[in-house]
Amino acid sequence: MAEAVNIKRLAQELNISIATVSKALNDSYEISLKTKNRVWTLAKELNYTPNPAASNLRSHKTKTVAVIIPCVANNFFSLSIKGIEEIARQYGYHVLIYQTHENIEAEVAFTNSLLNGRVDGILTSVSSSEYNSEYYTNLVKKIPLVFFDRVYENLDAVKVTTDDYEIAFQATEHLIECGCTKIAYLYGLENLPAGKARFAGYLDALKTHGIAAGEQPVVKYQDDEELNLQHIKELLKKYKPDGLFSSIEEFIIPAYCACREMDLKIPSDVKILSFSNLSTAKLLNPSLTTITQPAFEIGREAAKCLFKILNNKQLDDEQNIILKSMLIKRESTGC
Amino acid sequence: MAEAVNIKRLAQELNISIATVSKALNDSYEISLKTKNRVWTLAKELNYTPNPAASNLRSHKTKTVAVIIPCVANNFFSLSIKGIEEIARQYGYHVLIYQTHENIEAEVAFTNSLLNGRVDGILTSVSSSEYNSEYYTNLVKKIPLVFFDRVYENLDAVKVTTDDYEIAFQATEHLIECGCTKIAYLYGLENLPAGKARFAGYLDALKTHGIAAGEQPVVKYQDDEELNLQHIKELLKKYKPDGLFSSIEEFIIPAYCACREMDLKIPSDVKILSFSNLSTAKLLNPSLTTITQPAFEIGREAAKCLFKILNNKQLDDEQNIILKSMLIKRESTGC
DNA sequence: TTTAATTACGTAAACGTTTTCGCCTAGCTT
DNA sequence: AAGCTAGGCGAAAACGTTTACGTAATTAAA
Repeated sequence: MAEAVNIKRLAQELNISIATVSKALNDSYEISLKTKNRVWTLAKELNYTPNPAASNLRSHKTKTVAVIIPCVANNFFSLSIKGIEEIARQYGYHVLIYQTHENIEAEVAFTNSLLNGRVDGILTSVSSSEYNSEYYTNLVKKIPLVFFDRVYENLDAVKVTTDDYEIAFQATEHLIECGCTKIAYLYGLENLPAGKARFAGYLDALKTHGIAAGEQPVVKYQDDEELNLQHIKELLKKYKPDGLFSSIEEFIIPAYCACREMDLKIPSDVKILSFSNLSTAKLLNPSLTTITQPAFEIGREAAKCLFKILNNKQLDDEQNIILKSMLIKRESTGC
Repeated sequence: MAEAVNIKRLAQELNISIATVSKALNDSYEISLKTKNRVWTLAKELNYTPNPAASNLRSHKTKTVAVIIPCVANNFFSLSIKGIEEIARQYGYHVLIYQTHENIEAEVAFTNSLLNGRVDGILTSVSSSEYNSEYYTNLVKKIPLVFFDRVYENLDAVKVTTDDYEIAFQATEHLIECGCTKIAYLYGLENLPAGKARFAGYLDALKTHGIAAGEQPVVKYQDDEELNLQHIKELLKKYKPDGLFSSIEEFIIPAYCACREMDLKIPSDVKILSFSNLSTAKLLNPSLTTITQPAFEIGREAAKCLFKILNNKQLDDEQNIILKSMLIKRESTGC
């Protein structure tokens, strides 16, 4: 590393004070255009960039936000991050990434480690393992926070979500219209509002169409591919459903495999649809009907909200932004 | 935010100097165990965490690394990040993410913005748009840098890559063994060593098996789905290949669509294989033979290397770590 | 002409750590 | 008894900024 080029060095070479340099660099009204230009050109010439640590320390701004999510290697979240990062670039912010792996203790630990001024704000999609709103009730008082997709409700924080209930209702109706009378539910995110809303939409659609509101065949998600496969196979054997509503992408592979292993044809024997951001849904065998959330847009919206808050701009109106998902009909529901 | 709890506050409450507190917190040998314990318990009690900006400013260490990649929303890169983040957690490092979108100017801009002490080191998989090694030749002198997958060669930096040549050779042989005699190549990453190695492995396999070393039918990747589809269709029409070797995942969808639109059956009319980290490869119609890179492991290895460097540990031996990819044979190559 | 306001810049403190150096005390060694 | 050593701690400088405040020169208002 060459000898450090800092504000002091610029000041010396230009024979002005470091205060003037600092103000010039920040385009302060106190400084004449002439001086600013001298500073700017020398700064460019020497390749000066301000030391972020010093700047943060003094100004209490970091131009950095954290994204806390369950896992990066997931179509929904990687698209969300893409959106977040894109907006962050526009606003000149840096983006830190933390994965909780659905572990609430990790989630809390990460979050706490950010409260000492490491970041200006947090974007989070919370872990599904537990719903402990006490922690977040306190947290939102300490740091600007925006929830996306997986949210805590009744908090003084911005939330960006999708129309889970409505789209699940609509998707269930689609299955019914395609002739399903016994639709099993593959249940994910059961502790979270999103998961509950999806399930509620499914149940209400059944009820609306006069389908047994009694015991619904349900498989709850486990963090174990093999186990999910087993459970789906058991469900198929026991209840012989003619439709599968998968509420999370993680059920797709075990569901398809289960049907294949049990020699059930999709869609003639069983129709399937799933929440999913899989880009290859249309290439699956058979192509998969999906409920596709606007993951990229969710990331963008959440980031925009956070940056508005950080720049003290009034949020237009709502604390809750609800984006629309799309039901994309393909062969797996066969109509 | 409650009144700040900092080192000064701890010092006051314990009636000792801030120097002692700082040393105690850092477990310095200068401080007696008794004092350390007093400091530690109070720190825990008051929920003290050191201010990172102050610490960075003084110590010139940030416990932060940057990951610079083309795009997060890609199976390979999101898995890599997952691996990086996991190792970072173990070492107590924070992870910043930057997307270049294959734009070399953005890549340079991001990288330059990190040289002022924002991070301790960089992990990067470079843009494919250009191969300008001058910049990186200088860069590696300025900051600890580890390349993964998409690397610049002949630099004094650690590189984590895969056996692109060998696996491409092997995959091409597989196509030949399955009966292909005219194998077209869908060419990605042509400016990078990885892309060239894959192509070379393909060519050499053809040569080894006595297949025309002349003009090979090739489609070069464009950042435009529609265009790639067009080009593949033209290629299929013009050259009537019986095999497609796709060197990057991005060609899968257009390749499958092209065959479908032209009524070519996979694998009877055309056999296909592709480099890919797609988890649903086995569910495609037909299931796709893939060359799967150990993306997660690559991320882990790259991160481990960087942290070893940052902790001044001698790297075991090699500057080049080469991991093995897997050829996973499925229906799309039909044998 | 005097006073007030404005413009343009400088001084110095502050942000919260880490780290060098030096001091003091106890316990040893001669 | 004098001199050493080592252990335990504190004073103060430093890291590179930002910013409150002060000041001098110029301009506008009275």
